[in-house]
Amino acid sequence: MNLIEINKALSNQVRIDILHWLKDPEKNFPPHKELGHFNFGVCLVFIKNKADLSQSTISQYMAQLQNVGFVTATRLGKWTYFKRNEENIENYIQQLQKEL
Amino acid sequence: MNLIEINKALSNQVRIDILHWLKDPEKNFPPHKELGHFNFGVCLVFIKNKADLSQSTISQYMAQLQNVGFVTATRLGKWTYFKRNEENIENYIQQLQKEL
DNA sequence: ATAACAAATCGGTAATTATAGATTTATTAT
DNA sequence: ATAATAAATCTATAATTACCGATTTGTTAT
Repeated sequence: MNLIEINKALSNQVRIDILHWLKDPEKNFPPHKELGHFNFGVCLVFIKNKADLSQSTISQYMAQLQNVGFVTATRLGKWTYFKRNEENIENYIQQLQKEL
Repeated sequence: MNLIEINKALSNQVRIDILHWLKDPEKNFPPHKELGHFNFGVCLVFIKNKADLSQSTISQYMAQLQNVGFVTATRLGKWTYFKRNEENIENYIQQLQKEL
């Protein structure tokens, strides 16, 4: 949970957008027909479609957001679902408040 | 005052360090003998010495921090003094809190 | 006006990041 | 087993960033 690494993750518009979309899946993504809910977050295909970037790029972006602890990934069958980790996001803001 | 631009400015360790040092000039820098105070902040030479990077690099870094509104620059004679803009820094954190 | 020095700007190179396509590794349905 | 599909990983290229040295621009002291 390094501040610089997090700031790097947040210095790209697409990754910021993704985090923002994940705040309200119902509003920003079509429903998961397999699952019927967003309890585990949103599957990568939907994020990719919304961001309009390649699968590999989005997969890498999500890995970066995972690495800094801002999202969790849950694999269910073929799909991986990504969900914000609110606690870590808040902690980061706290840390920023202190150290900045 | 763009979020991404600010995050970029904050994704470099040296710039983060500088912002941190500027929080407490008395503690982090030798006294300004010309001026006798840090009311306008800290002069570039001192920041450069502390960061141990070239004059041009530090000048550029300070310009970046200025561009995002995190420091103000005051030229007095030959020297330019840099001071944190606490209001803008706080605003940024607020904005982050909302948009993230 | 000239010398001296601080800071800004310009032009360059090495390192890093953004992004893609191809390949590989799950996982499920036939 | 095989085909189909989702996601991760590997390799590559273009764009951006991290610096630096050289030059220019301000400012002050001679």
